[in-house]
Amino acid sequence: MTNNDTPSQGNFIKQIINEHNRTGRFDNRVHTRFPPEPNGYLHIGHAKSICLNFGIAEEYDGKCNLRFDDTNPTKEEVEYVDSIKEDIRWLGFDWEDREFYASDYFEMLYEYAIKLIKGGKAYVCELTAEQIREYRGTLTEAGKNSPFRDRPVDENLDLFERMRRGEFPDGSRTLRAKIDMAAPNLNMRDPVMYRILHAHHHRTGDDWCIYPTYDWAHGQSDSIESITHSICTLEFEDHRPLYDWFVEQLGIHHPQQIEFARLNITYMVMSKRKLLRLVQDGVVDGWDDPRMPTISGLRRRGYTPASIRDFADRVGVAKKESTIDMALLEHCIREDLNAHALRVMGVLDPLKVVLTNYPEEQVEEMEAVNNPEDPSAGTRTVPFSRELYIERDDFMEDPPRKFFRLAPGREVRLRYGYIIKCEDVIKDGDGNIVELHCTYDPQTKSGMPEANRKVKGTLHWVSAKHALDAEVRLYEQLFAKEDPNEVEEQLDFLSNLNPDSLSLVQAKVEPSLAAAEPGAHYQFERKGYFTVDSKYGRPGAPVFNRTVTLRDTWAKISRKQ
RNA sequence: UGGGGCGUAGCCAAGCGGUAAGGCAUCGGCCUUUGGAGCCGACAUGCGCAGGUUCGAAUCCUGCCGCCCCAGCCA
Repeated sequence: MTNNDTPSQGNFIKQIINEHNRTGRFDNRVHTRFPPEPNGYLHIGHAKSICLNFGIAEEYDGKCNLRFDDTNPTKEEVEYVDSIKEDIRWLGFDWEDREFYASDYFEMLYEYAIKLIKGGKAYVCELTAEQIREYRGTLTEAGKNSPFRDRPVDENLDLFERMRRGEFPDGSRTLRAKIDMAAPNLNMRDPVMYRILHAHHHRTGDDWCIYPTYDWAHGQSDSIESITHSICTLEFEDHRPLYDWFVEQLGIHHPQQIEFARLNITYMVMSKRKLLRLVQDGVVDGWDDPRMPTISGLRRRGYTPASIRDFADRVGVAKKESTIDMALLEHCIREDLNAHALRVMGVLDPLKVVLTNYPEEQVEEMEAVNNPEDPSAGTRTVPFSRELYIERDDFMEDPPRKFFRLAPGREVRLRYGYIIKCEDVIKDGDGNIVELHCTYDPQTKSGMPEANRKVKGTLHWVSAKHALDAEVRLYEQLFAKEDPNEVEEQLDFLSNLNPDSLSLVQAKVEPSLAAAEPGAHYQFERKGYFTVDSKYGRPGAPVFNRTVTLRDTWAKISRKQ
């Protein structure tokens, strides 16, 4: 995804791989994997991991597997595996025929477990969950051995087999690795390998009633797939000794686990538990709500795969816990859309303008450039007539300094149209401005010599009788606080929701937009980038989602004033 | 009071003993029929702190300090 540079420099993971290649540890092979648990939708943090794993494989001419980590049937669903596949593909990555499931290996894992039991390295424990916790000790005190720890091999074999057969109720027994109850690393204090769960699994159905834990399944799955570099997040650092212990005891292929810092972004929550909560509580309109940091939400919002990949490249890979400024993500999408989105005119908060000296029935087709960044995008035509709409905040009766837009007696240019002058402000009984009466200068039509006259500002507009009504959804960040997890006593992260994260407006947009297709990206000139929503709206009546505003230096100036 | 990690600008991040890359943000200026885009410039005598080694230290050593993770039969 990145470039063809020699992968000699770069982040610390590449440095580790380079060292392996130098010493020949994996015969110069690089094989990674992306291992999602199908218990929720993918979010942008996963995108970072996807770009990393698939990106590294590509860069080193290796492969990257997709493997669902489906060891907990109580939380996993096919809906999630489907969405995960769709999102990875959409991001632009391809796992070819390497779509695997940890559940594919249940039988092999079972055999491995028997091998450990026979070697005296695992035992069936009858302690309850609560007792196991008590026996584990604390951070500063050693644990104590389970009374079942020294059970004879034959008895363990028998009990384990009966666990599989379903003779015991949930939670009554576990298979545990026999390591060291006094280990300073709690993960090494006889970790549970299997628990009894009489639950229906989305792939294996009712074949199993014992399920492997993450620690037992993950490393062995990596090994079975001949993974070389098993990249995961920081919280698994403490698990690496256990990961290593299992493959060493088994004497099987030993991948290298490498941990990096997960992605955090200001004003966003990134935990699946919290995202699930937003969905379940109806705070948002599903996993793909355009305010969600999910891949599907970003897609609906108007983010492009290229912009997300670019973002993943720019945030870097390191072990320092960090929180990326949301502005970087916005920068990435603006940069992509600036180059590719077609320009169009749409008025979000319409104010009527009547050109009193413009012929009553006349309509002119004005030629407009589709994308000044890309001449090949061509031009289109936009109807112009006597009655127009302009943006309400493009007019001020009593303008402050540096306001370059329309005001009584002032001139302004209508993009691709004429220079107009404000002659009269029409108000209703309550003093609200309802209409502007302006005159146009016929010598200043776009393209004419007189049109080059200097005027302070250029406004976008739409012809009143030709305009298409369209619903536009204006989004802001879902949370009002930079760190949504920073909450007052007794409250949770939902107390930090931004009440203005969504506002609906009825806009007037240029008629060409009647043909806009779901997912299409546009720049509404001077306002921002908008994408046709894929869930709401109908053919001929599109609904637009605001992806991101344009950079707004006027907003900055007026804020300071 | 155990173990594992991490501290370079407002936010990320290079740097790997030879005198602090780059990006985002911010601030100036130029340009502009989008207050967009683009272009030019500014932005760490300083690398958590204190000592030490060295001709030379963000890089090596020692000691502190701060932050994160671990006591699920979640992943």
